[in-house]
Amino acid sequence: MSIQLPLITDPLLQDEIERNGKIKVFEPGQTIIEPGQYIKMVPIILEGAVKVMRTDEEGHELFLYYIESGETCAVSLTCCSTSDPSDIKAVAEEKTTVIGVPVRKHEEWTNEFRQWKDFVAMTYQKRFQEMLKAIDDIAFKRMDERLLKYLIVKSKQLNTLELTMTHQQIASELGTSREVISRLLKQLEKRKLVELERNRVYVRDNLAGLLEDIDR
Amino acid sequence: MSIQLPLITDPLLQDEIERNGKIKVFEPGQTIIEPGQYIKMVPIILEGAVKVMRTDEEGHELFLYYIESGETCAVSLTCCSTSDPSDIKAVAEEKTTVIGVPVRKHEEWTNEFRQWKDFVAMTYQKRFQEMLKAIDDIAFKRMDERLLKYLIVKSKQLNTLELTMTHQQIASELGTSREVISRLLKQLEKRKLVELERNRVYVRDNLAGLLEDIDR
DNA sequence: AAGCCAATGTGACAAGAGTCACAGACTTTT
DNA sequence: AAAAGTCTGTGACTCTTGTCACATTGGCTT
Repeated sequence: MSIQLPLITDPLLQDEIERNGKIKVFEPGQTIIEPGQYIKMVPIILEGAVKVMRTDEEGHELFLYYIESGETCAVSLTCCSTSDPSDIKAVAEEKTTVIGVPVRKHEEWTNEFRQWKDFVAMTYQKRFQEMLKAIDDIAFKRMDERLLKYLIVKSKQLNTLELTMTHQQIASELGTSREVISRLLKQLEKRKLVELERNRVYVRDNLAGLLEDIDR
Repeated sequence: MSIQLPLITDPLLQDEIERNGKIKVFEPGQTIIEPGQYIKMVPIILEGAVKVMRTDEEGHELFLYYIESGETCAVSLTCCSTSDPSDIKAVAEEKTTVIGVPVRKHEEWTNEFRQWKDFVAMTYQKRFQEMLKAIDDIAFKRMDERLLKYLIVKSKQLNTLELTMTHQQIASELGTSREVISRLLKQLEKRKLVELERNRVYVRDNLAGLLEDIDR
């Protein structure tokens, strides 16, 4: 099996990754990294998507961003180099195939392969910007806006208008309580932007089109 | 004049930085970078401190973190590589001396000097963690806690218990309104943690000692 | 000293979000 | 079919924060 990463075309580097990486498959919902764990591998997502969240001491969670296929995780890059434990939690959002690269190789390749260096730089850049976006949302937006955006992003992410999840799950990811989400979803339903069923939020297509406005 | 950076001891690299960098001095309060500006230089702080803030479209500000002497700015590192405009605002907090290094040199050194590469990695790592801390504060803490922490961090930062600033300035940095800060400061005064005067907040020493608890 | 302006203090109110309690509705288990 | 468990809907209340209005204070200018 050959590795296909849009940003890595150098056959030598591809070969290196294939020979040194360990492939792992995670089922939807499976936790990949938890806060406090040490990271020994730099994971590159081959297929699927990973949800990255911040958690606080009291168990509150907060969705930060997705890592999609072809991307890697900035936190692991930084944690590795200093061998600090992880600050974040990562959960497979879909069935996800990951290739884990030993830290040592990452350091080697940074010296040897221009493309690897660019890949790493790109990753930092992208994650930084997503963190900034997350901060904007949390600091400056109200929960209804955040919920709306969350639903749209998630439905794009999973490429479906049918989101199978409970209000409680949504609430956790947005760092609020179930009742708040129930109420806000009900409002969205009244505005004909979603349809609600048990364990399911159906994103109506007039909402799905709004992404551009919201994502800026 | 010779450059003193704790993380850069390689004399060859020091020499390179000295020969290729341009030194600039910023007065306290002077804006170094504003959102939308393009960054052509990687700034390394030689002396002083720089305050990094996020801003939204409506002019709200939000303090993210300080860059202190010996450090560089992760945003500029990422912005440079992609020549995107800045997402953030940076203001000199004290009188600050900066040496600006051309982007091209940064790329060169990444290949040539192990120490430069480590320096850059360190920077990313540190900024990432500060962003996460900022997110924690915004998402999970109330304004009174944030204010307390802000005062302590600022007083450590400037190495003084006398903070010369108005309530409005504090409010801006915490992304709230002047009245809220006035009220909360008054509460802190009642709790004997600060003393208030026009244009001045005096951080009492029983408060200053709290940093460890708060910063985790 | 009078006037002015920026900074601060404060009460009153509104909006958003979090919490509690509890009622239904739907599923799964027994 | 009954019971148990999960999920959702909702009213009532509280807390925090934001906003408006206005009074007061301190310091500077003229």
